[in-house]
Amino acid sequence: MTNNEIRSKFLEFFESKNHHIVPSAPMVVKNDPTLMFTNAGMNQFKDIFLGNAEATYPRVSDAQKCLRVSGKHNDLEEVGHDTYHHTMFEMLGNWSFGDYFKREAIAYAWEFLTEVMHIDKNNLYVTVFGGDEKDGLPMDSEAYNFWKEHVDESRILKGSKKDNFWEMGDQGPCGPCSEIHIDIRNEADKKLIPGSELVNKDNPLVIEIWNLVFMQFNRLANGTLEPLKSKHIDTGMGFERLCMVMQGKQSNYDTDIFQPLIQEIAAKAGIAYGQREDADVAMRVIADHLRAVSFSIADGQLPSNAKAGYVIRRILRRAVRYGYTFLGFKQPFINELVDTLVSQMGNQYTELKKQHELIRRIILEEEQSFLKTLANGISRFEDYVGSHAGSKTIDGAFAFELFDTYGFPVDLTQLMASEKGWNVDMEGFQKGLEQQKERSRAAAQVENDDWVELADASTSVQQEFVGYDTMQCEVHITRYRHVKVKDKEFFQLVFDRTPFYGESGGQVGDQGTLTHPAGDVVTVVNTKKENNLIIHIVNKLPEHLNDTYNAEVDKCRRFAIECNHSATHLLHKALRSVLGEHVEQKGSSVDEQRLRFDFSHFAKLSHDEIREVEKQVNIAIRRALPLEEHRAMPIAEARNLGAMALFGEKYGEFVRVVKFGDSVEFCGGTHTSNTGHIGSFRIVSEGAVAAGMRRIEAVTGAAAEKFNDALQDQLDTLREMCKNPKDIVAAVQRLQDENAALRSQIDQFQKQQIDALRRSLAEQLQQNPVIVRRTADDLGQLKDAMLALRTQFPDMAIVLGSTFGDKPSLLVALGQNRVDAGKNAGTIVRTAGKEMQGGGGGQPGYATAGGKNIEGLDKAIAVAAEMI
RNA sequence: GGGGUAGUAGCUCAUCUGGUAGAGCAUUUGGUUCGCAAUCAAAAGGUAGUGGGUUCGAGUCCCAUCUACUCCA
Repeated sequence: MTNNEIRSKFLEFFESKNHHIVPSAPMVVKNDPTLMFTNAGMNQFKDIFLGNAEATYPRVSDAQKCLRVSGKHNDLEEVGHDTYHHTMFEMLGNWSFGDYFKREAIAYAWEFLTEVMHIDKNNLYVTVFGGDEKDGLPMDSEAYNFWKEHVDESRILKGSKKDNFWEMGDQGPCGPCSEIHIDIRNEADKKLIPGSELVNKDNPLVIEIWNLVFMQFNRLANGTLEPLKSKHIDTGMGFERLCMVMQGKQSNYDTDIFQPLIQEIAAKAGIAYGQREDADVAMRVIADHLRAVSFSIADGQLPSNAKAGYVIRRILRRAVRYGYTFLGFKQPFINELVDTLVSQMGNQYTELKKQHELIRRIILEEEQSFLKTLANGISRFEDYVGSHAGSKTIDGAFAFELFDTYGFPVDLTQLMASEKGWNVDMEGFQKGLEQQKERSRAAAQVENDDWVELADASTSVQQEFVGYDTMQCEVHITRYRHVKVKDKEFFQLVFDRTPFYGESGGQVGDQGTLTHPAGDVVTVVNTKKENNLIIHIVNKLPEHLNDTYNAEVDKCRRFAIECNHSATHLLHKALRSVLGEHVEQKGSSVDEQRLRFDFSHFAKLSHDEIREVEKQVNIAIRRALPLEEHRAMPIAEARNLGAMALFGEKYGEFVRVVKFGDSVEFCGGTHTSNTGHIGSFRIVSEGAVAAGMRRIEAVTGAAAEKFNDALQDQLDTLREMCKNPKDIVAAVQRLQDENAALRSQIDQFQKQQIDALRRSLAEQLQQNPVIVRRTADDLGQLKDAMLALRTQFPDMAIVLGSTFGDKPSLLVALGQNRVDAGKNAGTIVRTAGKEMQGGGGGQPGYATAGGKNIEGLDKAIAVAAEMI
């Protein structure tokens, strides 16, 4: 059975059990400060478990793309070295939100594995929670009893809290879980040791394939558990593992998910897979990481130097490093594997297919830049080894500097050192790394106090956003908390309903005020979103927490933001019409001052293209198109309307559609009611952000006017300065030409003058090798002349004093013979400089000094003359 | 968010502790002829990221700021 068939069978099975099949959420998470990437199937339902949102369907199933590279589940360094760790993987899951519970969850899982997948029951083991004294929890006998209906009791094992009690975090929903394990060893090994003894013992051939979580408790901040009002089922089955089992393999990497990639890598490297352990590890690493990176880029997360983008960069670099070290790839090669990946998974995940070329180009650019980093590091390494010959040990501080500052992986440093018979002081390296970590931790300390729930506030679980229709309304505070970040302190408030838009989808959060009937006013400085919860940030806690407040958004600011956001939609449409349909939004940022729009396109926009885009946007503005808004349109219907959706955005069953004429987009942001309000649109800059990606910044309305006015004012000023010529461009050109001509004349004149001086000095030197004189020349200009004379007259000594530019200056030039005799121009000017309250220096043969006191110049000349 | 490194000619980089801003490639011109990265000679090319400060003097030291790279969170 192919992997695509297995995935389909799973979804079909749960569809037949009345589950609603939903698409995979993006792998890159937005609006959740605790999570950068989707690391489990349940992520997209987190709000439902937390009670912040209500479930649209009681039964749901999906195949979810996941990435485990940071935080609690960090598998990155394991990947490749064994047969079953991955960064990116797919999680098959089914959920019940307050609907069925343990009995059905267990029955469905068993039926799917044994009757649809036809897995031999004799290879399966199940575990149930064995109880925990500290939490005062008994064994999960409910689950045990339901399993007894399907499985022999000898195959039901009791597990510890570590293996069989699932918690989302320190607080929140949690519950016991039941795992299904499979034994895929050969018959001889099975006879030797029974599989039941190897469950949860890290044996790569006796592995967990499905985890059924029974969410029935809520863990409070003080650590105690309370029962949940409605109980949920959350299951997750590793897709790659299931494929391994179904295809009779003993490694995930031997399935048809990975083999096409691995075979291609092997062919490129000229090393067969399975020949050499280190090469095999490298091929697995590359195949795995290619998937992770490609899917991230498709979800809109590019490699970069911070946060999620940095994680992606690190994954890609790890792949390059393994290819470089163990497979001999010294040139970019990973980008060439994208074709295979897309042909394999592009049908299930269309975002890959659509952005095929962009993914390839970005990976190529990233590979090139890392190979450059490596080359730089290697040359620094060679320099170090060359200048520390004989020590045979690479200093830990240097190894850390290579890593920390130049991004050179320490394992490569070790490898290169051992090739030369050197070793690396790893203790010193680790010390440096620890200090670095400590610094960062100290700087990033955020202290979140517990949420304080206000009991008599509205009981509605779901917070209502009323900001599409109104900028003010009466609100109750439902909860608040105190937050401390470094030296800043503030409070976060949540209301029962709010007109404030929380920062998301590139649109900044609203600002405004909370007014108490008695007159107290609290300023809302920003509004953010955590998952779907809108959080208002205030510097001081309102005094009357249980009273009704009048919440009011800063209307002028919001108006400017809305104009910019609507203009962004018009810009998107115009770009597609001018440049082509390959233009896809890759990011946007909208605030009250300007808008920024990133999109896929492979060439610099010409001047004419920019003008054409501006023109089309301005036409749409002048047509005064009214906003057509659909708050909750079924997603299929929205697609039929031709609405542009963003890859990497999470969409529910119903979406909000924003339409201005031909521009139709999925969008949760706030917009102006008519494009006419935008007034005018002006592109301020256009440039590249990454391979295949451009960025446009633009302004609208009053800001656009201001921009145009500034240009006009500048031009007017120029005209005036040029005495209002007919053609200002020609006039400036004339000025430039004239200036260049004059400048070269002056240069020549100066050269001639200096040359004349040099010649006259040369003549005098013929007579007398010593010249002492006071002049009014700029001594700085005489440098070349003096150096020329020095070579011509080895016996000469020249002392010049000048009052050029209101300040005294002194010059001493000595021929080589005098220098050899122990004279030093530097010392002379320094000594003589004191006479005019100054100092100086230079080289033995030529030095200058400056001072403050013109009266002392003659004395200084005399002192210098004395010393030559 | 925090730390480190860097920013010099069109490109790649030198300029050791403050004291004459330079090389290679590319460009232009001229010579030579060995056609497909030929060679010789010469010329041109610079606000040393930007803005302050210290100093007689700053590419070099200090502060701020921008950009890129990089590590950590």
